Amino acid sequence: MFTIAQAARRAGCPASTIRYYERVRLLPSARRGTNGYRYYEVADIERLAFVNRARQLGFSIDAVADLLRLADHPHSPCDGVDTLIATQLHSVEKRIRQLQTLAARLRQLQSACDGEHPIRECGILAALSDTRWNEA
Amino acid sequence: MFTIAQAARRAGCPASTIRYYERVRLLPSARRGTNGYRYYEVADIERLAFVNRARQLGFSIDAVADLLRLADHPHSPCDGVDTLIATQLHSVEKRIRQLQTLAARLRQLQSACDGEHPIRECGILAALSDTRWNEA
DNA sequence: CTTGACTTTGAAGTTACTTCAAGGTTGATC
DNA sequence: GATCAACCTTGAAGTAACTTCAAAGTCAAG
Ligand SMILES: [Zn+2]
Ligand SMILES: [Zn+2]
Ligand SMILES: [Zn+2]
Ligand SMILES: [Zn+2]
Repeated sequence: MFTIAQAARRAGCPASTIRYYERVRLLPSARRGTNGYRYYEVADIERLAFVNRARQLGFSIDAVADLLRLADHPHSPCDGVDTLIATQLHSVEKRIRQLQTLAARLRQLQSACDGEHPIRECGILAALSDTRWNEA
Repeated sequence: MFTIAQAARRAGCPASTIRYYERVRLLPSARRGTNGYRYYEVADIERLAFVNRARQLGFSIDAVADLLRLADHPHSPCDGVDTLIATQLHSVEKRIRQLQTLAARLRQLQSACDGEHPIRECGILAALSDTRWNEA
């Protein structure tokens, strides 16, 4: 049995996060000692680590809950899992494309200034102040 | 003079956002009519549009406030502007790299499943449940 | 038995808004 | 003049996923 700090160290997240996951029902309520402390065993910590890995992949709390439910039904077909992964991958790819557009615009702005003049003549601020900027 | 909805339409953001920007002091308090309504003129709307363009580039509210302050000092050198742009570009690029790592991992997970078996044998959940997964 | 490191709780802070409720104003129509 | 839709006002609460805080209880070592 491990205290919350020990579980946190093993799972690789702060103790506050574990309490949070319990509060929002992503994880079941932990067993308690007579002192009121939460105690975890290995299986609990593995489940927590699963959650952390999924979160690191960018899944929302709700999506992680879905993954956990699926993992708890070993006899169902795995389409649901595959769909969740595919959906997440698509949303990550979409976000990447958005950010690449952003980066391109920022680089374009950067090229509007050589850094050697007062703000009044700065091409960056001029571009940002330009109504037609959106159309770029 | 324009009402808040007219200003919003011209600047390209909801009226609620304008009120919000005023509340957090990103924009100065608007002039008020005797009815209590906010009224805007062209210069106000241009400033608002500037803010919206900067926000679309991913700048935080604080960074936009910095940009506005810089734009209000036309005689200062423009280093500050250039630095803000560069910083923002770097953080966008960093985020893109993080998301690309994420996407690669998700694709790797996807390749662990052909979609034709029960969850118990799903390579995706097996990978997510694997303690050594982090090391990949 | 004191000290320091741990634990508990509920509440508030974070970011950038959006949504809501309850009520006042405006302008057009009947 | 009444009515109606479409505006406007405010403060508060909701969103996502935590983190931080304060106040207080617990534990293990020396
Ligand atoms: Zn320049
Ligand atoms: Zn410049
Ligand atoms: Zn498969
Ligand atoms: Zn599968």
